[in-house]
Amino acid sequence: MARQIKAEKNLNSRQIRDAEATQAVILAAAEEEFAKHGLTSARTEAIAKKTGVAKSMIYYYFKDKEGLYQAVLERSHSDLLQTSQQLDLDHLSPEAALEKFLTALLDCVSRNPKLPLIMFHEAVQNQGKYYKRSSSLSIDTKLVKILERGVATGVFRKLDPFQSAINIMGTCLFYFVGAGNIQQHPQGKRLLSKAMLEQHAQEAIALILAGVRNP
Amino acid sequence: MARQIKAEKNLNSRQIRDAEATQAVILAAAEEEFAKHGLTSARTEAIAKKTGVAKSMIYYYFKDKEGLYQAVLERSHSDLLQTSQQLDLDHLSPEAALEKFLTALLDCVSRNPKLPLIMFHEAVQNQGKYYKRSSSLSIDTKLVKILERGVATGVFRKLDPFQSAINIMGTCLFYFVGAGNIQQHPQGKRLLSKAMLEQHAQEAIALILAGVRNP
DNA sequence: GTCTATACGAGGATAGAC
DNA sequence: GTCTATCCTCGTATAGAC
Repeated sequence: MARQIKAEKNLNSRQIRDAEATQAVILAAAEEEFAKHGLTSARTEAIAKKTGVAKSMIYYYFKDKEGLYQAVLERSHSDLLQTSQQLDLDHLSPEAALEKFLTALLDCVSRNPKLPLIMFHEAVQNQGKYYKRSSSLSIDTKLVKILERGVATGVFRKLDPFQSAINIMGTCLFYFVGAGNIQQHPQGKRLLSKAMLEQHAQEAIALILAGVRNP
Repeated sequence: MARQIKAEKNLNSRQIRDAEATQAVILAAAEEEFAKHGLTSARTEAIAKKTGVAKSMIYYYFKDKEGLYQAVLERSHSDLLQTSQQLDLDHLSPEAALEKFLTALLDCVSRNPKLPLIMFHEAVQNQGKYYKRSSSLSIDTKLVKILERGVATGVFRKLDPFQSAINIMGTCLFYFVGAGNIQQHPQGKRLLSKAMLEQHAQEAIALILAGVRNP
């Protein structure tokens, strides 16, 4: 955005200088590209083209494609990581904790719908080797703990906490995989519109809470 | 396999001639590669290396990488497609239909755990454009129909059938994404072992059935 | 049918002018 | 800081011998 303004103020000189703006633009475009293609089949040329800046700027700021990828990973996970760390759930009932956890998770991914896709590619293609102290792992164990507590207390069914944690994550995140594919709701609403995202959050939470509760 | 036998019978001649066997070997290796990387970042060289046959055989039998990809798509979806067509669910109660549907789906993907990964890549990377009369679409609408019936009858909660169908698919399929990544169960069991796959099917079905039921 | 060798294009990365 | 031009590796695809 800052870049845009400078560009207008300075129309006859194509070489705008704004390090932060340039990096931001590159990161945004890279996030899109990596979300769609993952590290290996993402194209630096495609990223450069989307930004309008020269391809060499990528190497200037991020060293190489891998460096850019790591920057994108960090940036796109930081929100989720921070949010999950701020959640303190131990003083809540298992059911309340689970709902709070899911709300926070769905909130994060609704704000950044590309995140699940990035996670997916990273998991499948690279076996998560670019997650050092993986944010998604730490979030997963948080969920397992909630489920364990609920089963022990008897408010949740006798379910396997480990398996169920994976399945619950799937319920929340799979939607975003389909989003690029399905595009159109029968009624013609986009899957990533604000209304649909909110509905997804509601539906997912309802399905999961009903699914784990002890009848 | 047939290839292996011939190879042993004929050790001094490297040039074994068995069209079917060669194609089968290539298809198997390609399925693995495409599951991990999708069309774009799959490498024909990697596929050839895994098979032991010359890279040019891929082009001889499948014309090009895209041709091979389509062959893999068709082959790996045929089981699911056939299974889903053979299901006739209209005479069953919504709950029984849903259980039967889920059992069949989980059975298919447990037999071929690479299928969800292939679907995923195809959806994200290519927006499903290689699905002509998409098998996964037809299966999805089947699920929507079941849910609609259940809601109408009142045996299911008031849920959105479209949204819930996606979430249910996520519950079943996301597991296979994690499988490559998580590798190890806390107790040291592999996620794709027969026992774990069966447990996953049970857990997923239980979660979903409890999740949709009207209390 | 199968192999080896190679042509050719795409894409990652760098050099150097401005 | 930004751009253009270029290098060079890697990967798809083909040619041609066996």
